[in-house]
Amino acid sequence: MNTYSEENYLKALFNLGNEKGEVTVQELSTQLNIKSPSVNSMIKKLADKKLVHYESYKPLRLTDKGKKEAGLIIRKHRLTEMYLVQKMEFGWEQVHEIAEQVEHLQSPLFFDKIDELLGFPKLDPHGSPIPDKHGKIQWVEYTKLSDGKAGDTVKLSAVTHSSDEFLKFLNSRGLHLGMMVKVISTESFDGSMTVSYGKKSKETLSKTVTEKLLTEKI
Amino acid sequence: MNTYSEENYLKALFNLGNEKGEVTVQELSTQLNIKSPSVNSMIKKLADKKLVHYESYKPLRLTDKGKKEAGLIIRKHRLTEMYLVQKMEFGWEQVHEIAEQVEHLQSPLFFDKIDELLGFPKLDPHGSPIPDKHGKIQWVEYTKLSDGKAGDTVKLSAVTHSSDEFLKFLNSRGLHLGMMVKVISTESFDGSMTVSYGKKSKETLSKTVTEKLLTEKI
DNA sequence: GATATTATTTACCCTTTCCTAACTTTACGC
DNA sequence: GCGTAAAGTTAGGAAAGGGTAAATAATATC
Repeated sequence: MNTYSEENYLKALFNLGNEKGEVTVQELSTQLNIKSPSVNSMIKKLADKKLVHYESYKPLRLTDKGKKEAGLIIRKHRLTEMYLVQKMEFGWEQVHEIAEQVEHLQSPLFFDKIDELLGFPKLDPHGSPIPDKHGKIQWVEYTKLSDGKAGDTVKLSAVTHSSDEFLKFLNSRGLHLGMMVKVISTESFDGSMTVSYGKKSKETLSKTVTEKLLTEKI
Repeated sequence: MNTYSEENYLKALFNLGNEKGEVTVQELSTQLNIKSPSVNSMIKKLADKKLVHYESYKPLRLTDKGKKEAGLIIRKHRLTEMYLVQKMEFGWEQVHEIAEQVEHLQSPLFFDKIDELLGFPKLDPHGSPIPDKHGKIQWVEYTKLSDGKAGDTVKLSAVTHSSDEFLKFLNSRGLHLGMMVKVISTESFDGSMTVSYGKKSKETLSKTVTEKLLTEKI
């Protein structure tokens, strides 16, 4: 059994991991808001528990065991978010904070029941895949909206950030998952994009926004 | 804001408090499974925070502030239990353990929503009153079944223990809240009681059981 | 009322998880 | 390939919340 704090490190390692799954001490430090010497010593503890591959001055990587345990925490997080949105009338911008706490509850019974009541969902309210009971994630191939070309029509399928602020912005623009979005044009100097969707025939989105929106071809 | 551990002390002080609200260090120690010197030092910390009245070698008592904060934790606990039973198909014997963890979540939004979805319930699944938003409890006058006399017919309204074991025992005997129970006779030498209820015309319950069952006159 | 027992308190000590300050590696620019 | 900046590490310390052993106060017994 891992502590509350250990669970947060595992989750951050999982979320920050690039293609190689490599994470630096500094990145972890920033993400967790914990100074690097503290991160360093916790990492050694996780390495003792065989959750992290650790070599001095090298980037960090989760072991298979670490990936599994991280996946199970993220599973609890995403199931919770889905439950809050689907069964408790919360908005997708409200659920991250609550799930951040609920994910640490120790009760397989509780999360199994949520899973069942939701009908064993595969995606959370932000379009992120929910890891299975073994902590395994079924990756979905998404393309950033910012990579779209003028004339493309794509389905908005996921967002890469769950901050209250960003999601409220999307709400205010009437953007939600599942929606078809057509790229009208892109500005080369700042990367901003003009698109149409729903009832909006013309809306301009900054690159900061479009690179956080994930789409699928149809 | 109180820590997880402080919250457990407050809750225990509240639950153990007798008519006078007095609790000994020893009782707290037993209840929390923490040795008395540790309890003693935590109590001093709670006294510094004006949550507990403390005088050397005297019984402990919550201050008004302490009672309020304890009440708010118990409110979260009982609302959670009610939600788990009413909305998530859990049995009343399964919910205590989960609520024990959920009660520590910091999210007024979350508990307000539960309260609303349940229609602002006054009692939890074990018949205990749910404190209001100010932590105030509306005490209900109950009589122990063990105090009933032969011939009495009473309504089973609450239980004083929420242990899995005890509640499973009640389930196995077909006893549940709201049921009418008629006292047929009592044995003076061991206090056991023969009663009838539901489809059972005759069932004998030990005093250990009957003194944990709370009833109302009708 | 003296003594024995029990409850409470004091005086340490330990572990976890964070911190700052200072030192060591590594990586990069030229 | 040398110097420096950035990243990582070590050393030492603090606060929180547990623990034991021993001292002291309160209570119970005779």
